[in-house]
Amino acid sequence: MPKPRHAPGETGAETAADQPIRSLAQQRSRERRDLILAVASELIAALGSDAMKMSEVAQRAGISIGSLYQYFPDKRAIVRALAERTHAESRTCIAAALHDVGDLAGLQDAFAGLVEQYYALFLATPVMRDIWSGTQADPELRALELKESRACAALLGAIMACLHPAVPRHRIDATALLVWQLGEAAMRLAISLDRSEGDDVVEAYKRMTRHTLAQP
Amino acid sequence: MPKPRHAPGETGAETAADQPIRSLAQQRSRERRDLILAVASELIAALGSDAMKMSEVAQRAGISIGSLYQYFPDKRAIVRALAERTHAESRTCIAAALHDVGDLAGLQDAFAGLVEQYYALFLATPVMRDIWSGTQADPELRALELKESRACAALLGAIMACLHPAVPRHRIDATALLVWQLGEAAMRLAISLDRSEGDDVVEAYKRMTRHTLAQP
DNA sequence: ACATAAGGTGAGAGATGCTCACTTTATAAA
DNA sequence: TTTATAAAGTGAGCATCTCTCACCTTATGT
Repeated sequence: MPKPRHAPGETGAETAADQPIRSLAQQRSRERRDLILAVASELIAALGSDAMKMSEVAQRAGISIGSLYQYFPDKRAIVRALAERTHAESRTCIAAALHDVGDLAGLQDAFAGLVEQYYALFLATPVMRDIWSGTQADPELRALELKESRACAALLGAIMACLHPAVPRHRIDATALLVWQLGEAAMRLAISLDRSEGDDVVEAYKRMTRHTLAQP
Repeated sequence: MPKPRHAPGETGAETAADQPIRSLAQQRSRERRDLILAVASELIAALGSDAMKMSEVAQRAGISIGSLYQYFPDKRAIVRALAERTHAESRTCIAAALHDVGDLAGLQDAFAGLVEQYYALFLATPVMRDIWSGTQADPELRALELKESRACAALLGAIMACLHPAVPRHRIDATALLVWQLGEAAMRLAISLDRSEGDDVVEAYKRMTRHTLAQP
């Protein structure tokens, strides 16, 4: 990818302005934003985010390139926006699943259920393969994913801390964060294999976390 | 990155010819290949593989761009070559560490030692951050990493199968593969955090695998 | 009606991977 | 030594992609 050109007056520092130039005051403007994201999502699912061309996004959305850049400051911002949207949806499910967990067995089962759910989601929506891959060269996307993992790990850590009061908190937190990040890696591995092997891997991950939740 | 242009006569199919055009028959030719890799390694360590410019590699190696492309068919091939070299070195250490493992405790300790070793390596040589990230958009690099993981998992699986004869083999294999892939993910996470938190994460991973190796 | 702001446009600048027609250097046979 | 052949090297320039900017069009409020 050709290096993004910085605006003339700007220094080299990343200003990270995810905000669109457009104020989205008018109705059509908001509809277009959603249309752009939908189109981008399709293209990423089909080709991967690297092969997604801004010109094609614009064309398929029926707008000019110039207009596209009014909604998103650069290409990576689109990927980030999709990631944020996906994360927001996920976090709702996660919070719901972990909400009324009483004991260790309940936590283990809730977590196993979440893993199942995610696996199904990964298999169904290939966009995720790109968004979730945590692999992008974009540091801001990495930061976003880490932040998201931390948020989820905090939920998990709070529960684990109650169940294992004797274990030092920093150990709990590290474990919770690790479990979360490894979950994404496990999903990525699973979907890159054929179905039966992928299923085995998911089962293995569920066993692995079951142990870890019991003895962090 | 601008899409690689396919040679005129070629169809869209990836021919995956990693072989250089140069036959490397002459002495200097082999030296140059190593020089190119060394320079590329430095640049990747400093900037990341995405920001590594072929023109800069050529310049720093003191050769022309055309010449560079005689040694490596495209940019990704350089990254792949570095990955292969790194993997080859790693595998030797791994095989050595797992070679004379007698019982479960021995395996657990050997594995923990390997994790330590890798963590140190990751901290010391940032090239790995890019090579190992498993995140590249390049499908061939992914395939390479998976193949490598499978090779290591096979070593681990053989030992685990002896220690746990009652557990079905496909379950052992899935677990071994998972443990390996998650190790890379754990390393990546650890080095992206500050040192003390990274250390905690590595400890957490060691505990996690200790359980899993005992009960796959 | 008019003014102002919001929204839209597309040619083209900038950047970068990669090619190709051609030159230079090494190796070996005559 | 001369000559032939293969190996290695060169760099201007093409193709392609992201992103900008000067200008145009449409909506909203008074």
